[in-house]
Amino acid sequence: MSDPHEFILQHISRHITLSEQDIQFFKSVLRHRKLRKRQYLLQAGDVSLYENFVLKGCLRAYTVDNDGTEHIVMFAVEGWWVSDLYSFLAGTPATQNIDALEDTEVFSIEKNDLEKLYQQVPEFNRMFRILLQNAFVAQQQRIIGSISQTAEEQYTSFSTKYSTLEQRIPQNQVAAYLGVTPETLSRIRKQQAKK
Amino acid sequence: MSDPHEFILQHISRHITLSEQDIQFFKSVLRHRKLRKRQYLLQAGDVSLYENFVLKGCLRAYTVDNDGTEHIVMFAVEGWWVSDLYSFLAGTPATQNIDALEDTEVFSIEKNDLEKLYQQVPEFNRMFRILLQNAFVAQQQRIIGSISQTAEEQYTSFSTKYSTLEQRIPQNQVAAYLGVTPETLSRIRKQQAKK
DNA sequence: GGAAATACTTGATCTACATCAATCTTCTTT
DNA sequence: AAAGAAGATTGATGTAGATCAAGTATTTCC
Repeated sequence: MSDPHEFILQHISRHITLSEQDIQFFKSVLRHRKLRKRQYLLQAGDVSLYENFVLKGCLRAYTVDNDGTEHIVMFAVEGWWVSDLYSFLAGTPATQNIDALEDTEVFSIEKNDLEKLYQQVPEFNRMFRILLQNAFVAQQQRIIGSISQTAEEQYTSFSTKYSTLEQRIPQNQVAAYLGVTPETLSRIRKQQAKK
Repeated sequence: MSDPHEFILQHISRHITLSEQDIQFFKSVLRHRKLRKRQYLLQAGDVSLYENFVLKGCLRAYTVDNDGTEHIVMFAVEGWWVSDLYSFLAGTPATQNIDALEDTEVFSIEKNDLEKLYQQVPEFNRMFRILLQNAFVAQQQRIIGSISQTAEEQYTSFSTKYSTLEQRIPQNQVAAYLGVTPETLSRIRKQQAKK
């Protein structure tokens, strides 16, 4: 079985080139963790101490409102980074939960180590700048959809954009991502099946 | 009247420290522009060629849907950066419009120049990484609000978070940001006034 | 492999917000 | 300062999607 470091290094090499020394340092700050399905990576109330890279599996970041309804902030599959960024940056208790929708493996980097990494290998600033630009654009599109489209239109966009993800996750999780009830999503799908 | 460069340099100095040489180079890529109220900085269909820093005034970035309804992606006041980032990065026609809600002054940086800046002064990667982190967090909060809160709750959050901005802009622009009609926002405000 | 939990569907009803339309108010511009 | 444009309010009515409820299908896991 292949070294999980290979996967993350390959991902990183899409954006930046590291020396052998940089690679060693980078590897040294990675902590490999395995999560069972339904296991928490982060619970609201705890401080988000790590930035996490998904090696395998699928996570969801979500909030829970006063009625106990869950609202999904993002999904994270292989190759994605995830944390409660506000909590991570500010050191305040997380408002988001992160848990596993499948058995999942991640690499976690502690905040101090990430800071060191930025200092010792400034290229990482560039990489995360680029990743954040992409995430920013994706979020903007989600915002526009959510303020300007019907539930059906949003679902169609989601389905098209994230078709492989949709195969992996329960339908009620898609509903919690779109901001509609599972009942509504079920009816939308029934409608569409007719066509 | 003071040099507008002072304002942007001061902003930047919150995040990174530049040598005199870096400052000279940075200044050399800035193009100072003035916009009258209602004037476009970018029109949908054109390519977003610049990343823009607001020196003075207020801009809005928005999309227009098939019915002709405007949906505001973001406001940008003094100290904010704005562009249609997707168009800017990909070189594709913009889907967003950007125009001035007040007489406004910006500094614009061309894409090539920004790339050069990243190369010659790598610190800028760090700065924009940090700015993007903050923007990412703010957008996440907006998304959560928009999928989990009522219009009234969203308005209350907006009002609290952006009270000074709210003083400057027409109420129908707030409505277009929240994703409700001007009528609904007017009624929400009437409700709240009763309390 | 079977019980229990979880997920999905369908129907009946309710409600937050949209739409349409008319009037009133406040800004802009000459 | 006056005319016109843009913005805000208010009322009557319509509708997308929520809620409540009861059932069916599908996983999960001892």
